[in-house]
Amino acid sequence: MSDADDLLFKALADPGRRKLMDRLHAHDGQTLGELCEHLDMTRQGVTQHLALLEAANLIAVEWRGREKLHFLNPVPLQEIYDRWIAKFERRRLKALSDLKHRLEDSDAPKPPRRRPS
Amino acid sequence: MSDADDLLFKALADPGRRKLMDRLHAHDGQTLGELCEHLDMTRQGVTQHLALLEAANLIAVEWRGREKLHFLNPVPLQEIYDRWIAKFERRRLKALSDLKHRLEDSDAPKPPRRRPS
DNA sequence: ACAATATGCAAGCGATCGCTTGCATGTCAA
DNA sequence: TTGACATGCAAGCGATCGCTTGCATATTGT
Repeated sequence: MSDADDLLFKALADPGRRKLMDRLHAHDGQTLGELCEHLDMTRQGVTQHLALLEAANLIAVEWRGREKLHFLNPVPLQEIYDRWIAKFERRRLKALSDLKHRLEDSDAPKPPRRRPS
Repeated sequence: MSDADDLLFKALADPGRRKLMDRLHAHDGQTLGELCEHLDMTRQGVTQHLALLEAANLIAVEWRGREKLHFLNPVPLQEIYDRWIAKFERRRLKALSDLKHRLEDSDAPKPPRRRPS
């Protein structure tokens, strides 16, 4: 559980990897070479990013001859939603109104800690 | 956009920080000291984790005297859903069936690359 | 007033990360 | 069969991360 979550969030933590996800979303099934174009990085860099995405099960790979095709797998994203977003969603409106009330009741919003005087 | 996404995903990338989110979900509004209990880490470690969560706008802070209270803010999680999960969700069933068809059509599932012979 | 409490700030350090470079291996096309 | 192409593997390196230790500052209670 927490292990799969770790691979997932780690995989999504890098902007380059999120960009790869975006490019696959725009055009699924691209080869490594295609993914490297218009991407300011060595092929090896892209390969290593793709390996992490693959380890997180976010992309599936299919070999066609010497070419490696990459396909998005949205299932783990759905699991993130179930475990992390739906769980916190219920509190959303309530938490917001609670916070509002708390801030109204306290005399100062108090972001800075040190005493002003 | 991509900047806020970066803070968000980076903040969620660490299991300790996700654990803190969980503990706040179980009991919102805890002080730093309370969050440190039952957590195998120095207070400073927890402080630094909380700072990242705060920078990602995932928790809000309210000072009550010398105590720092921490409250969950689920809004950024909702934004992750909108930008990253709903976007990919539409393809989910279609992508799965497509992958299934592709795998059925190819003679071998072919995870290993090197020629077997 | 003063001691205990709750927290902040900053430097240091090993571990991991992101990326590159160099070379090896498998596949296609003439 | 041979050269071009698409990709893999591994070592290295600076940057960032996660965490600790030591000391400073603000608040509470007696």
